[in-house]
Amino acid sequence: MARIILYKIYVLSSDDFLLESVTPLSMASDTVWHPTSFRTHTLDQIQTDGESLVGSEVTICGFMEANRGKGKICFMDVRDGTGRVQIFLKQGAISDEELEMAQGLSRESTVQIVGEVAQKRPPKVAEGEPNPPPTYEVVASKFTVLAQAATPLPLGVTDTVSIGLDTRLDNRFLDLRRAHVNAMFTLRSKVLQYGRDHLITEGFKEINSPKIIASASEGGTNLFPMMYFDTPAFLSQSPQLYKQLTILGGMERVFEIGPAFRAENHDTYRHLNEFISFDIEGAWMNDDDVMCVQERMIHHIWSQVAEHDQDQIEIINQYRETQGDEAITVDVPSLPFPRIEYCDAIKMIQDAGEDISWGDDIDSSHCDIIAAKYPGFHFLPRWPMEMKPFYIHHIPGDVGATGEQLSRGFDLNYGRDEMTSGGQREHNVDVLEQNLRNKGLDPADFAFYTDGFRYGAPPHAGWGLGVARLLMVLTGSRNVRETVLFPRDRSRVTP
RNA sequence: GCCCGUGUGGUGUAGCGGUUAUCAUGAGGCGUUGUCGAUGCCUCGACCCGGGUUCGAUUCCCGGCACGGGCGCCA
Repeated sequence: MARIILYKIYVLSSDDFLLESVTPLSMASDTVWHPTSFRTHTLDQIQTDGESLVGSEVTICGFMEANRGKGKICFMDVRDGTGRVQIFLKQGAISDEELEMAQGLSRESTVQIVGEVAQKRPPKVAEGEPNPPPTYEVVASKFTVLAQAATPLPLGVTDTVSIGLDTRLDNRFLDLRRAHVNAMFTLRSKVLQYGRDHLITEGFKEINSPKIIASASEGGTNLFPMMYFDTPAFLSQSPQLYKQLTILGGMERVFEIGPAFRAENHDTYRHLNEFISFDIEGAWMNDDDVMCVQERMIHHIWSQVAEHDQDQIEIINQYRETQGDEAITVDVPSLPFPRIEYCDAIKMIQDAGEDISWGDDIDSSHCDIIAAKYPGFHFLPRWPMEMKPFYIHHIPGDVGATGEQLSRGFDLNYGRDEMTSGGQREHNVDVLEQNLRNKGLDPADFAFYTDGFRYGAPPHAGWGLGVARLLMVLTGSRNVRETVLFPRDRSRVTP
């Protein structure tokens, strides 16, 4: 029989904020959690400031993770986005009706509790073991169900049974409540923050380029077509052109964190059809210069995570332990990253007995050979010009072992996986047009691009880095879908 | 797009030409209880879809769909 919720939500009046007991705020991680209309404290504040809060009344909110006990008492584990607290409900302190509702409430329902902070009785420990540090709980005087969760849950938030990725993605809203998944996306936010912070310290300015474009910048990748009113258009596959236009416009150094859309029929652990790219472009720089920017940025991100976010890594490791997976560690890479020029990479692969020759692409199995010697981040600079797009710069006469023209394009790999491609761009319009002709393309078709270079262009360079792939490395994820909230692949457009 | 594999309670699994279809987690009920992976007892819940072979198919075969792995493709 459906239970009818009779309780009204207890909304705090403005006077409540004036109470002395409400004022202490946790400053953990420099975040200021102001009271809201629904709660006076976060659950992390109850634990962190527990000692000073003992005896004072608080109002808290959260998801009910578990409830224990029938009859006269009930214990309830409540979780919010900051932490976890046990609620103690006992006969007499609250109404029998509230107690009964608490005992019968389904997991993951949202609740609001008014109560007094108290030190929790320590759990039983084995003989000789020291008592754990004191923790705090809330003894409820008022209990409200905000929204009841239906049963059964499509996936258990706290269950230890493993869950298939497809089930998880179909129910991402619940999957995200799992501690290690939440930690993953907390880390993603941090990675973006630290990367952004670093680029700003090097003089880069954040830009936003259009994602609806009239034509493809070049052949190669497939575009998603769309209608822009009555005009055919496409979703942008890269901010490449627009980054360059801002450099031509004298912005000196720019970066963008934005989506890229690729209509490729790939279906692998590391490919998505929509992904977030970390892109930079800088004037008066060549490929070496922007590789240095990149390794400094990655070094900064890793250092900051190692210093500030071990708690999130620990949450992920707790989960990995239940799955029999090795713990991950944040190993700050040393600088500079190894540079393995294309010519040397080909030689290394040949020495391993593979049939490959100059001018061939380096595919996944070849990357395994390189990764065996360079397991971490490593750059692969100086690709043959014929393998790189027309806009990549080359220095005439800069040739490889077989006398073929090299380019100033590079990749960044981690192990076998490509993270980045970038390079110095061609800034001389005559060379650009010759490059197009060399690739059998008609310069007239690329006037929208080349015209920007006719009025003085600084030498410049840049790269694009897949955020999700970086997250895979940081968090030990084996599938890029783990690191993207709502991934878009060949067979998934929902949710 | 190609090759290989897998589809069993809500979730994750074991298994079999005839079973009362295994285990864990979960859900429901009763009891005990300052519990904390709560606990004791009881109960509930499943063989992807279509066709074929067979006395009999969840099991074998074919097709479909879905998913997973590998590859290709990939600024």
